[in-house]
Amino acid sequence: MTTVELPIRSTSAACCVGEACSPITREPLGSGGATALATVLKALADPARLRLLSMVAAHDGGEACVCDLTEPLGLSQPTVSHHLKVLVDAGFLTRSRRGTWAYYALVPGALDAVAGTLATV
Amino acid sequence: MTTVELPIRSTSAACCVGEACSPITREPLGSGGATALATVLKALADPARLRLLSMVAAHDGGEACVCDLTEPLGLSQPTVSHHLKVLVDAGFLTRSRRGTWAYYALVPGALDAVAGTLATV
DNA sequence: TGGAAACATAGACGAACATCGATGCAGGTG
DNA sequence: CACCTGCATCGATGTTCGTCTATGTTTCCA
Repeated sequence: MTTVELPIRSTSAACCVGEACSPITREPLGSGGATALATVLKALADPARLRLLSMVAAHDGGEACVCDLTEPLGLSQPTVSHHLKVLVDAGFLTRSRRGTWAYYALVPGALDAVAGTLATV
Repeated sequence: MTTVELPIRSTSAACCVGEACSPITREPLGSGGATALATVLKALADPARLRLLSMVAAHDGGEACVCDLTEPLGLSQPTVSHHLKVLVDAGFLTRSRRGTWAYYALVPGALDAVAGTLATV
């Protein structure tokens, strides 16, 4: 049994990276679309995860390993790994293992897709 | 004792309606800014509240009362009132009482301000 | 081959949350 | 005044979430 935290990839969320999604104020939001969008937003609605995204984006080469993020965030290593997994499952980060280290990088356009569903203009 | 759910107004969130906020991928997100933005996003990260925003926006005149929202949402009246209060406290909705009814309307630019903090372009 | 380092996973625990029924409150109406 | 309607608040409850410690897994190096 594997407790999937944010099964976004499988449920095909309301926001598809790479294509513009209609804002929620333009057309009525159905039950399924609301749940999918809420799941994506829930992955962002945490101070630690927001800072992780910002820190990864600001790091050299646009990627960072767990050891770079643990200390400045002030959280334990397992907790940081947990948050990174949530962000990966939600489609905001990619994970690439090189040697002993795991490097995380932003998924291009993922944040913009979410922003597009919220913007009214 | 009053259990304040989302004391955004008092804490002066990261997103100020009406002015553009720098995206989290542009400059490092501090601890305070991350908490403030997370609180705003937490108010959005719920299927019922997303549908409420969409339904209010789609309603005649851009406003709707609780009685218009309860049945199509499939939730009890207290629950709908609770979600509307969360959205008002977060700065996404305004509440205006006319007679027996309470009318809710979108705050112009509130969703766009949040979208601006997420967009990378 | 053994050990150390980096990271992931498991289990536990307290806090926060979504929802409900019951109740209180204000505003219109007979 | 009494009553009804629309809405907010209260208290309770089951669930989800964030965090930790402890442990497992993988990779590299002596």
